[in-house]
Amino acid sequence: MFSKTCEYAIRAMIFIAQQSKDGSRVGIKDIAKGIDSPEHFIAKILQELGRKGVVQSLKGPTGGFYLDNSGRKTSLATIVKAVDGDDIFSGCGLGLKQCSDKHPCPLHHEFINIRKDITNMLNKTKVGDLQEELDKKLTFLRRD
Amino acid sequence: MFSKTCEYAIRAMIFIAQQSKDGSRVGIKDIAKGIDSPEHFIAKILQELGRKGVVQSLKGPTGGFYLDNSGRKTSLATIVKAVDGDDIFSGCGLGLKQCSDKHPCPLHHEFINIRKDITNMLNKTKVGDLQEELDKKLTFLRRD
DNA sequence: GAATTAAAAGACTTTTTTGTCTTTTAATAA
DNA sequence: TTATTAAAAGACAAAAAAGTCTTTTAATTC
Repeated sequence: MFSKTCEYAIRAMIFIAQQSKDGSRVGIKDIAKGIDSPEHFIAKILQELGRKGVVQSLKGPTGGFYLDNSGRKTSLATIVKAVDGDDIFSGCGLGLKQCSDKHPCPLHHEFINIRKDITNMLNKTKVGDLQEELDKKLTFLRRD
Repeated sequence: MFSKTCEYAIRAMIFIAQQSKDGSRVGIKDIAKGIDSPEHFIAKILQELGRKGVVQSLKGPTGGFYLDNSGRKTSLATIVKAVDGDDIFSGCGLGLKQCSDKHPCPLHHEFINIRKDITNMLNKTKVGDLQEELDKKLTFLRRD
């Protein structure tokens, strides 16, 4: 469904939301440990998200990654688009370039509702909401 | 959603259903042309599907790939499982190994209905049905 | 302002996926 | 039974995705 890169990105965003809700910042090492990902790899991903304004960061001592209140309202759709592009929102399920409502591939109609549901879900789900459930221990980002 | 390999596989299965409905067989070259795919690549994919009994084939002159009536009832789920495994049916949306109803990832609940819809759709959609729509020119496998 | 800390940048490697080519095997037709 | 046809098998190559490492830049603290 998502690329590995995108999975890490979503997990990292939720973790950062959680760790920075008191106004502090999280370092890349803690993020990597917290979401069980390769340190340098998630660093690269977050740099890209930073460039696109999806996550905030600050260098130097007491520096790290963080999300402000508006960042906590970021939808999953925003993250997925930034990382994987919008294939999942609009690409053809059978990989045809010419696929459209007027010139549909054999799976076009079967996909319409699924695609709509995925899009709705990604748009309405916000990083902050997921972080709150995590805080209540209703969901988990890793084993423990 | 699907791997490129799986996209080609589905397209090829529909094309084979169409071309072999009169009891004849289609050669790999015609398949490659008919679905706009690399010839040797789709050959390899169909060999694997042949090994798994998802498609029938015969060597020699008048040989080629074909589907009998029961093959025409093959669901997309069967093809997808044979090619991509069952990640799409049961894997965690965030790539967590430990994800389950009892120990859900942050997206687990959000994914349940989507996954169910995808599974239903893949189970109920049969190659033969898609081929019939194609015959009626209601859908397309390529440009023309 | 010098030392320290932590992210940014970017080169590099490994693995997986996708795609290509050649040889072998099996069926049919003459 | 020999020639021909077409799939099966498998080695190989290219491209993309995933992951690693080193150097540079920008903050903070002393």
